[in-house]
Amino acid sequence: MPELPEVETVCRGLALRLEGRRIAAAEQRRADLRFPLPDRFAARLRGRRVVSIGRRAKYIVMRLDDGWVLLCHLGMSGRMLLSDGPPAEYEPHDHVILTAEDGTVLRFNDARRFGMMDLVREGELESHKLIAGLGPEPLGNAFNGPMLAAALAGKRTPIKAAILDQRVVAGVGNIYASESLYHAGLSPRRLAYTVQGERAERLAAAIRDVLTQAIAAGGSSLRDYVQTSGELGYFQHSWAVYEREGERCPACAAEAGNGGAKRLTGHAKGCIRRIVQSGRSTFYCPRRQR
DNA sequence: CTACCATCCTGGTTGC
DNA sequence: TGCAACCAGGATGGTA
Repeated sequence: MPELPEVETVCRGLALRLEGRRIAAAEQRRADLRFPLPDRFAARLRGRRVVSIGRRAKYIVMRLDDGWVLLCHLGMSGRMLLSDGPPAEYEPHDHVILTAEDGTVLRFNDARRFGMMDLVREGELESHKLIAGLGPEPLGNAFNGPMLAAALAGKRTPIKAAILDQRVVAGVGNIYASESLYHAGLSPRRLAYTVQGERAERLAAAIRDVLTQAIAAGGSSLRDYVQTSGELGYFQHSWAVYEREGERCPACAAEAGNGGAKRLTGHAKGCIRRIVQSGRSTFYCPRRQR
């Protein structure tokens, strides 16, 4: 579930409560998530101070004071939940629990266990198997139209699939892929190599804008995503096309008038279509996206 | 290279 | 109401 904006929101929540704090206790409640947890995982976390908490793509990067990094991915259903003290009881799928020196408790809860955690030497983070192949950060200074165009050149795959590819751009997932393509006016079916020049500029800008606005809204809550505080994000109310099959997209709604209401009466059908690409839902407006 | 499929796992929703 | 099928924000690995 969590894409870049959700992971960024989680990181900010974690940083607020854990940066600079020592981990007084660590508990591991099962041997593996997506992958086996490292040897002596809990013991190696205990007593460490959290130097900083940041993000690379959809990975949470927690730097520790002994030169190691706790690398985490939330997968589809992972949550990081903070509380002032120990919860009355653990919930199902609470897999890793860290207690800070001030009593703050962090629980990593992941029903589907597509998430992962690993300990990596700080100097080896960039060459880590899961990190090495990642494309540029879409909110970084270097990300722009020409860079995106270069990554898409020669790719004979639909643009939707291309921007889900973490080697092309890091952090875009299924929701923000549909949203970005809508705002760029590009059909998700268009072959990636045709997105060059002005089109690549529009797409790079759309990706950046959509992600930035989603972060400002605390991310999107679809089913189970919550911030570290337990609050929901609210960017789902700003989706233009995602999960809006049959409704009118904002541009078509504005053209239709009536105050731009997206609600349709009777049997009127909106413009937004749902298609399946690479086994995953894509939403788009065929009128506005070419 | 590319497209497509299955896979990891659980839980919520849908449809009969 | 009950139950089974289907679907889900990710990522990888195999096949053709």
